Amino acid sequence: LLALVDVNNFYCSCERVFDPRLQGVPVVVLSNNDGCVIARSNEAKAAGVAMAVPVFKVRELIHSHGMKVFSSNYALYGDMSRRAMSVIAQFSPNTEQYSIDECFADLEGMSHVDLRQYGQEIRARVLQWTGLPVCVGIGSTKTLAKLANLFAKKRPEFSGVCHLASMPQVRLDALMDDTPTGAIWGIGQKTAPKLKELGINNARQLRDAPASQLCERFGVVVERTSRELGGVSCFDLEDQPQPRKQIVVSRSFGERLTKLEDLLAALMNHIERAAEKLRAQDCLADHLQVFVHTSLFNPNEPRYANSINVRVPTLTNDCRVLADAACAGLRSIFRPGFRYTKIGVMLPELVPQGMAQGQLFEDSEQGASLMRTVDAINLRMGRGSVSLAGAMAKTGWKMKQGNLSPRYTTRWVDLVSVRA
DNA sequence: TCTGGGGTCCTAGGACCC
DNA sequence: TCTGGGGTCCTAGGACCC
Repeated sequence: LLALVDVNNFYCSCERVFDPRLQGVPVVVLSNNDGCVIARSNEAKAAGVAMAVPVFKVRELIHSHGMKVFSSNYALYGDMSRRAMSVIAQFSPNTEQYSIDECFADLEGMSHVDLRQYGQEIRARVLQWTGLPVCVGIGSTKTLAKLANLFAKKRPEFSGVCHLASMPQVRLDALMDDTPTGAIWGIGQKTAPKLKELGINNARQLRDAPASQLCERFGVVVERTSRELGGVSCFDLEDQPQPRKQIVVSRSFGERLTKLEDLLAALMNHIERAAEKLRAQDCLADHLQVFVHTSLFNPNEPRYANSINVRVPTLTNDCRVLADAACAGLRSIFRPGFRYTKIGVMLPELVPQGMAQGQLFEDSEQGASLMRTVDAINLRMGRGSVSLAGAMAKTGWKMKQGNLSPRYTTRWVDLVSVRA
């Protein structure tokens, strides 16, 4: 048996923890650059703010409902996530953090426990210790636990905990009848309409569809999803965090950029982040990909998009070496006369440090030691304390964050003062 | 003229997730 | 005027091997 524990409207709830005036008020959180809505409180959902909608399309709605708007504050959300996960981990010997705000928990061997009661205890403790509201879904497979969590969230009769495995079959069937396929984990906006063509409209029909037909038409992923709905486990709990397979750092710019030197400054910054991530995973890379493009949305503007693979002369996680390669790449794909909106760098293959071939003529220890020092200083003094000169030169690419809340939990001066 | 069968590896693109 | 960022997995097709 598995539980899926998921924070309700996570980013909005984080904002509310430190500003009680936000309780009962519609709240939305925006993507980087204040572009799209990526989190909505229940009040905002009820008012009709769609997920991922560009914010300019709902400006009126936001205004007329007096909604509170926040820029993404990942320093805050990341720290709150860490806290919530550590509380949840107290309830199970094996957990798998699935995303920033949700976690699978193994409940095997707990059949003697009243699991609905147990779910309520999880909710109560996470709320008391972090201030975050969660819902708990319990089922015999990951897909069923996700489905149970959806019911726990959307249907008040469950009071935040839904245990599908203890439910009479007729009740389960009725709930699944009432669940469109698009709401199921793994069925997205392309697959749902195609399923409909076959007369498969809800979770129950998907569960009961012949596996061979599903596999042939949609591939193994949909077939597995169907089996999981029937209680056959196809996706295992991964209690050991899997090492990342690639690293991507990219940002849209706060404003359009036209000059190579501005793009280079942004790229240098992304390279630094990427190299930091690389070192944090004890990995090396010997090639990278740089990509750049103009607006994808404005049909009246000349478009340009390009990317390039660059070999790095040696396996490294030294930001200076990676930066040289990335700069050369950008210079070769940069075309003047365009208004660029985004640049990014990808490290598509990560080589664990221990597995790397030694360099016969390189003395890499000096560079490695410098990078360790840089990481230590930036950890202690704050990101960007030590930086590539090229990354510090320009700031025109920096993203818009017009409504950023304080970093309540990770920055001394941002601590909440209880009494002024 | 007539041109097999089985396999691997790589890449690009699609679909999905949060 | 204004549209995020970071991932994973699967598949199809091409190149190549014997």
